[in-house]
Amino acid sequence: MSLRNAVMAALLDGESSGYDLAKAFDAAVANFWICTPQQLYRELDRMETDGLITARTVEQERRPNKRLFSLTSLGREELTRFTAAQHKPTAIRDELLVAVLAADSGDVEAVKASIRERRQWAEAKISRYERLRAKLLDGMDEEEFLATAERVGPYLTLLRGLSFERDNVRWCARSLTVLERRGARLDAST
Amino acid sequence: MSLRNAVMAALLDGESSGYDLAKAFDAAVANFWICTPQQLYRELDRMETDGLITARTVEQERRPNKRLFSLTSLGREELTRFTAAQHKPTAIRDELLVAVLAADSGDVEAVKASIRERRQWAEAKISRYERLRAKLLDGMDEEEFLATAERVGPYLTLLRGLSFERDNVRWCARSLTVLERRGARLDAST
DNA sequence: CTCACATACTCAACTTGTTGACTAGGTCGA
DNA sequence: TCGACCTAGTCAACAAGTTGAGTATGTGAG
Repeated sequence: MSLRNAVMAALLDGESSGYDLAKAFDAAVANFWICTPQQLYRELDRMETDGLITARTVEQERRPNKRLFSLTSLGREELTRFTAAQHKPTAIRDELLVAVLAADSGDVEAVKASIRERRQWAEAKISRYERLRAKLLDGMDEEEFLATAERVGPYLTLLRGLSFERDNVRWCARSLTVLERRGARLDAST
Repeated sequence: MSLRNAVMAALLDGESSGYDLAKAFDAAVANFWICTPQQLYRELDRMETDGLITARTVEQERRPNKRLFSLTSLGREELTRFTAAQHKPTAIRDELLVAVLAADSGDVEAVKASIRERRQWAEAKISRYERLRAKLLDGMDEEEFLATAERVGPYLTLLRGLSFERDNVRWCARSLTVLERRGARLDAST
């Protein structure tokens, strides 16, 4: 029920097509809400019939037509209601951690490879987030930005994503060290 | 498809009833895989028909009978195959972050209250994790434990949970500061 | 000139996850 | 002895998320 709210929050930045929303989700919101394009399109349809958003079709010459969605006042109300509601604690589902939990009686080398891959992925995310941050700050330092910006929400959620990925990198490094030392010890004892 | 694997990983510790698994999930695995008891029971049934686990019924005098599940060799194989497979990057879904994203045009006071609540929740998780950690270490220091323990997987995933929640607490504190300063500024300017 | 990739979606089938209620006894404290 | 909570589940209905394919056009690189 909360993809709706994520979409509405994303539409606070102004009207957007489903396609652009999907990209925006991938860039900035993916850190705390992921979804496939299919989910988005389906949800946008429902939200339109529920009156939370309106669409206007823009005809384009050399591209398929697109529908630009924007928040209605009902949508804004709903979103405000949502911000005032209680929020369930995070739901994480991380296959890599399941694999690490079972690593001791599984394929340790493969798990180590997965951890290395994850670390690289996290590093790539960090640089994307840093670029986004620089763009938000637009030359200002953090203090100045926080004092003058219209919205601080996007910045705060970005910070969360950044520190999550940094934490990921640290944990990957630590786990690799542990698993490697362990491998060396087990080799020595045979 | 991966709740199965989480269940199998949990069964590496020995046979367990659905009820106990639900509790174990809540305590140690919830950090990277959450599910409701209903999901567990349904999945356990399926896993049994698929031959990944076997059940034996234990009759109890003063309590309802229970079924103890344990891994079959097919289950072990499956689990090893899983550890060797590729793992999709994390899927997080956090309503609180959606609310923070929309906070600027929503009910800021309520969002602040939610952040405070989340911080408390995270702190409670941290102490539970610390207790679990002390229990795993069993008087040893970390080096000694990592050198002698049969399994390090559970310890590594626990570390991830711990640092995730510590990061949460830090982010909550930072966000509250930002939102409070902002509130003060806005009040002053009206 | 072809191939990959971007725009901008739609449809269908399927698997997972969530919610709420129900059964049925036992223990423990006020 | 009443109510609250623990053990140990089951059932049904629904909501949400995933996967894979299909449509149709345009741009840019090699």
